[in-house]
Amino acid sequence: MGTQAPDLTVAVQDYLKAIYTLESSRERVTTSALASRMGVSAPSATAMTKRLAELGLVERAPYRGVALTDEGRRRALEVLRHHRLLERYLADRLGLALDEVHAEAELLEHALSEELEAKIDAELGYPTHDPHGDPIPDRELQLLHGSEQTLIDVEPGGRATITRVPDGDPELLRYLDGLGLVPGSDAVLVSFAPFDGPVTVRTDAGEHAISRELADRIAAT
Amino acid sequence: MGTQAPDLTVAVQDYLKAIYTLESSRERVTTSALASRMGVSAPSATAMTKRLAELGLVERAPYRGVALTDEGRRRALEVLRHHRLLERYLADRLGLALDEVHAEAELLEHALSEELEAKIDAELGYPTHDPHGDPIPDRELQLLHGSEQTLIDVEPGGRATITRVPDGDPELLRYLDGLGLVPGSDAVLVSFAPFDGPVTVRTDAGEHAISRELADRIAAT
DNA sequence: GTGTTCTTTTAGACATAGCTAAATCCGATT
DNA sequence: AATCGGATTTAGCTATGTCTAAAAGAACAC
Repeated sequence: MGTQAPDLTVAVQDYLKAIYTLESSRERVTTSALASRMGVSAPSATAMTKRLAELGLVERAPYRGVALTDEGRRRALEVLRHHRLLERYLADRLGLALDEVHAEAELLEHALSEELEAKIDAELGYPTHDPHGDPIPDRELQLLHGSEQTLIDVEPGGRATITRVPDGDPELLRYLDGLGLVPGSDAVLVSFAPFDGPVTVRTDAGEHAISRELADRIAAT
Repeated sequence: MGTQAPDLTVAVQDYLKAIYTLESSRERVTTSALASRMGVSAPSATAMTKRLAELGLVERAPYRGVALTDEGRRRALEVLRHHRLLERYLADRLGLALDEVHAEAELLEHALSEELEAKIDAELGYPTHDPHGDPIPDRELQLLHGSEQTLIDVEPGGRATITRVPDGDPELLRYLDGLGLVPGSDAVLVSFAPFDGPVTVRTDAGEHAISRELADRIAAT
């Protein structure tokens, strides 16, 4: 058997998660991007990337940013699995609102044992997506991610079902909830205003215009 | 309004809980007792008691140990409430066994927000006791503790219902579970062996002898 | 009352993770 | 190719919480 993987500190786990999500959005993971995402100073981020590199969790080139190693990606997915499973649980079993689950899961994710995680997973019936529509890595940390289209890919007049909204910004989530733009709800794409103008959608909550940038952050089928 | 109470670190909260339980068992809270309970060296405990005294959470007399202040007791009860509510939740809603809930709750208790605590409390119907039979402080941190009798207070031949067993030792809890000695179950006190010998009890699981010391740690009505 | 033993505290160190100020590097502009 | 500005790193410091080794205090035995 291989060497037992040591427990990672909470900070290390948080950085891994941040690097993973930055990589997912195809951004270069620079010191400043990481520092800004983590809400720390640039020197703090530099110091941490060195630690991560020593731990074999990232490849690091000075002045060039970092990239997750396979091991780093695995550990990041473990954290992500904890986070998203907890979000699902908090929404389904304790009735937390879409804008509340992220912060609570953030607090709890580092305190979740593997045993309890398994119990929760089973209790929920092995869910595949969190309440925002993000995929939950399965027990083997496999993540099903097909190519997604967003609201701006829907042709005018077309109908779509919302599959994913941005997580993490409670205010935005409350706004989207008011507009009827939540995972599972249907929306008709009424029109695109010219000159990169806003996108008008109709939902159960009526007709509303949102910016193209926001529309592109909302996935739909 | 008074000054906002600052958040306490996890370590501070753990020490407060340890001091509270030591005080509850009417032991003097000496440096060595605290160090042993926390699993740290004596100098570490000394250092922490100084910090607690600075924070106004304990009264400290060098070489004399510590005693909780009112504020310290309040904060300790907050932690205890988190812990015991979580134990109740884990047992009732996720089916964790009596010997498993303590360790899991220990992990989660510091990551529980007040909002989530309130939701869990309501979901459970405002429970008054944790699965081991220990009382859960209510929202005002009031704790109902009447004078308790234990198995050694039951007269020979008498019947009693178990109300509380020791928490925290999984092995002991599995043993007691095998003997049918869990909160809620009935027991008949068969006999006390002479010369401070063992106590024999009969439960659904049959007739078993346990030491007087253990019998005295099991509360019953 | 004195001494020995046990407990407690002091002293000094380490690891983690953050900060500011200053130095240095990279890349874009000229 | 030189320079300038922004990004990055180095240097040095702080706080928390742990440790071991050594000193100091308390308490008990005689």
